[in-house]
Amino acid sequence: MKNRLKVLRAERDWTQADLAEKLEVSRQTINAIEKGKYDPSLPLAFKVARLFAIPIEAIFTDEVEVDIS
Amino acid sequence: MKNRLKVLRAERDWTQADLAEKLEVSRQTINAIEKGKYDPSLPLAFKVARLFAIPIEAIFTDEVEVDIS
DNA sequence: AGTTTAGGTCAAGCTTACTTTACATTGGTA
DNA sequence: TACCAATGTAAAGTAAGCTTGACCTAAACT
Repeated sequence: MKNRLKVLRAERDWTQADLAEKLEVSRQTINAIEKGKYDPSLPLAFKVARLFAIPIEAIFTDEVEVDIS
Repeated sequence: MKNRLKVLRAERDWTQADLAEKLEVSRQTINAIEKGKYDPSLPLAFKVARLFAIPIEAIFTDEVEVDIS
C-alpha cells in the first residue's frame, strides 16, 4: 500500500511532527506509514483524508510497496 | 465507523459467507464489521471498494456507531 | 565546536484486527 | 416436527497498528 503523505506534507511545508499533531498520533506512526512499515487503520486514513480534504483513494493506493531491504 | 456492507450485500443477494469468500476473509470478520465490532484494515477496505466498484467513502463513513449494549 | 531541527529506527507494551473452532438462534421449508 | 441455511456470538491465539521513551545521523545555524 503506497501513499502520498510525504508529498502532501511537503506541499504544505509540514514536518512529520506537525502532521502527527494534527492527526493526534505519534511522530513515529507518521514516519512508519510514510516509510511503508505498515498501513494506517481505516479511522486514521479517514482522518488524513479529512485533513487534506481529498478522497482516501487520492492519498492511499492498493499498489504494493517494493521492499528494498 | 458505520458501513453499508449489509445493504450492498442485500442488493446482490449475497450471504455473509459469500462476501467473506470473495474478500478472502472469514465469515466472522464480515459479521463483526457489519455489527460494528471493529473496523476493517485499510487494505481490506480497499478490497471491499474494489469488489463493489465504488469509493471507500461510499461504503464506510466517519460516523461513530451507537453502542446498544 | 556546539546546538537545534528533521528524520530514521529500535524495544517493550498495549489495543485492535483477524483466525479457527465451536455452539446457539432464527426463519423457512420438507 | 425435524432439518437446514443464514446469522450471531464466544474463547483463545496470532498479527498488525499504535504508544512512549530513547538514541542516532545529517544538515543548518551560532
